[in-house]
Amino acid sequence: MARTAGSHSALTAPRIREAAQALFAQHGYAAVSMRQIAAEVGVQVGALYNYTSDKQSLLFDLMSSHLDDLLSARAEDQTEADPVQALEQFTRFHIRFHARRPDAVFIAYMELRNLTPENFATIEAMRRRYEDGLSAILRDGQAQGAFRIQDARVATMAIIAMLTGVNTWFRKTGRLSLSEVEEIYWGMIRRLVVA
Amino acid sequence: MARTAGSHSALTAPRIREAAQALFAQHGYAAVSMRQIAAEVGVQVGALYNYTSDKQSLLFDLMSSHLDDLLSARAEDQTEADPVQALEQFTRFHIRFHARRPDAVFIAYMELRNLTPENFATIEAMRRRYEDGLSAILRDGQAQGAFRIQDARVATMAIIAMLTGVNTWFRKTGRLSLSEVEEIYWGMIRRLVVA
DNA sequence: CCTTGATCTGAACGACTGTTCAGTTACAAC
DNA sequence: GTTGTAACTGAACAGTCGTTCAGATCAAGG
Repeated sequence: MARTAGSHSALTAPRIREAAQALFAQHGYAAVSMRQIAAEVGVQVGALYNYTSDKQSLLFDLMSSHLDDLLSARAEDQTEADPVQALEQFTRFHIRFHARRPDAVFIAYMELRNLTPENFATIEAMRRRYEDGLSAILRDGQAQGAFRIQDARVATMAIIAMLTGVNTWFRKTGRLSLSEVEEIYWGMIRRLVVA
Repeated sequence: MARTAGSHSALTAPRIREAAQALFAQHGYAAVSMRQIAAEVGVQVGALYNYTSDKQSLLFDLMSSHLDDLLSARAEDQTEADPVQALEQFTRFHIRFHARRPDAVFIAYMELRNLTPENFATIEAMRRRYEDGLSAILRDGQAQGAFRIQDARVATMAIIAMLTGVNTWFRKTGRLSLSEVEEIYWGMIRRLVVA
């Protein structure tokens, strides 16, 4: 046996990414073997190495492309200049974006310690850029007197933790729809910071 | 060689727990081998099995005793009946308790997926009991008109996520002391729910 | 139709995994 | 001082790990 019928890199490459993402999210990077990923794709282990140099790159690529998506999607989404409206836009964006890709989000938060130091630094910088976007809104509103915030950096961490926490309990089939969740969280965050 | 000088189960048992806790927190359960734990304790692998039936039990014991500590410490701490004061007490308790044992907290949140289904159910029930304590305070305050909350269950998740998030950024050597952090968070949570 | 390159298999590499256990030594009680 | 047992070593077990690569097969272009 060798090359199989219908095989094509344009098909196999995304299937490997999807399999790795699903398995990493479910069992954790360290607990998933290359052979499990290959089996999920329907291929032998060796074939994976036509698409990734090693297991670590597979993880890093998943995380960095997730954060790329996050940063560019947010750059495109953010249109409001008024701090209050900008904060509402951020809140709704964050909830919607993260609810749509739970596996990628989960990996980006859980597998940081399995990155090599260089890869970790890269990912951490991207995450920091995203957080800084929220900090900027909060400081803006603070300067304009629209927000009443004791400590902008702490408020940033609190709001992000609160919003990202949605992914731990939200289920599409649950009691609340995603837009109801959006409403409730925007209500809470407004009370938290708006003067 | 066999039994080593000065060896005693009362000494070795806690050293194994501490080594496992530190290593699991740093590298993750799946990425840590029994041989690494043994090396940290200064013992051969086989000796570990005088203290634990298997690796899974080691993880489960760490997690369940952490949650036992959490539940009993909180039961002892909670004295206030007034909803606003009870919520303040909860806020300060949560921050203090979690800041003191970052490794145990980290493991309890990150390694849930590495538990067997039975062990997972046990741990999840304990965590749920803790959350229910906060929910009870919120519903109490809602019933008495002291709190203005749109959805008590969502508010519970939001507050817990916000508070537990402190562990991801707080450092003893950082800009803020723990009691300053307590103050800031209680300020935010008060605004979030108090009518 | 043939050739070239893309794609995958099958097998192998050495290293590491969790777990068991017979044998050895130190300690505690008498 | 002897004895019983608590505590540990050292070696072994059968698997699994990530990674490499020669060789086989398919797809596509001339």
